[in-house]
Amino acid sequence: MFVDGCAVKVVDADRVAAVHERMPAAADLADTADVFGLLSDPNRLKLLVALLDGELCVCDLAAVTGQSESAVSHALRLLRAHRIVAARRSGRMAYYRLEDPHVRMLLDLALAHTEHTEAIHPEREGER
Amino acid sequence: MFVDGCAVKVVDADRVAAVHERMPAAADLADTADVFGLLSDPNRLKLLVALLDGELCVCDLAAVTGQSESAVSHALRLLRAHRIVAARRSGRMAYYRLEDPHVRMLLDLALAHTEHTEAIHPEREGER
DNA sequence: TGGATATGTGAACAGTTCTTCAGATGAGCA
DNA sequence: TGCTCATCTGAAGAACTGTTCACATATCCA
Repeated sequence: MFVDGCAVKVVDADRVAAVHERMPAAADLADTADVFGLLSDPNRLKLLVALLDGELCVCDLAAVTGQSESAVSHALRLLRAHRIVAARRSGRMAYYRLEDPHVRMLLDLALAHTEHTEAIHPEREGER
Repeated sequence: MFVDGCAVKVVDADRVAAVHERMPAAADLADTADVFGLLSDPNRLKLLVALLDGELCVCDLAAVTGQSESAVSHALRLLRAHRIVAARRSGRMAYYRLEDPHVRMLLDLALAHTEHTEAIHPEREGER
C-alpha cells in the first residue's frame, strides 16, 4: 500500500505514512470539494443565505439577491442537483428551501467567522 | 434603503424586505465565498487535510498528496496569501501549518459530513 | 567560493465556470 | 382555446482557475 510512484524524496517518512493513512478517500475529498465549490460563488451564497430563514419563490429570490431570474434559475438548478436545496411547486410558482442541514451548518459557521474576523483583520479588505 | 432598482415584481414583499435586512454585506459574502473557493479544489483540500495533524514541509506535502512540488508551492502561496496556512522556515526547508482555526472547523465539519452522508446517500456517486 | 538542493515564481495553455440571451415549458385564467 | 406569466433550459462568449515548464532565489556543505 501507498503508491510510491512519484520518485520524490521524503523528509519525514513516518509522518508522511501516518498522514497518508488518515487521508480520506479521493472520492470523499472530491465530494467535499464539490460542496465547497457550490458555496464559493457569491451569488449562490446569497441565495442560500436568503433561504436560511425559510422558503422563497424564484422571483423573490431574484429580488432579494439582485440577480436576473434566469441566473437564479441556473444557480438553483445546480444546487438542486446536489440536493442542497429542494423545490416545492404551487401552481406556476416554485418555492425553494434549504434542504441540506449540513450545508446550513457550514453557512452559519462561515458567516459567523467572516463577521468575527472582519473585526480582527480589517486589513484583509482589498486583498487578492 | 433597499435598492429597488430592478423592476422585478415581488410576491411576498414583507419576507423579501426582512431577508434583505438580514443579508450580510456584499463584502462579507465575497470574503466567505473566497474562503469556500479556496477549499473547493481537491488538491488544496488534500493539502489542508494533510496539515490537520501538524506542520509538514513542502516536499512531504507533495509526497503525501501526490502533487508536483511546483503545484504544491503555488497552492500554498494562495493559501498563505489568505492566511489559511503559515510557513516556518528552517534552513532551506519551509514547514507549513494550518493557521486559521476556523478553516479547521469547516474542514472537520465538512469531512465528517461527507463520510456520514456517504453512508446515507450512496447513490450520490457519479452525479453531476 | 561553487555546486547541489528546497522552494518560489512567471507565463502560457487547457479546461472549467458564469452570465446572458433567446426561446421552451407548463400553469392559470378569460 | 388562446394569452399571460413564472420558471426553466440550451448555447455561446467571456472570465476565471489550475497545471505545467522553465527558470529564479536562497541555503547548505564541501
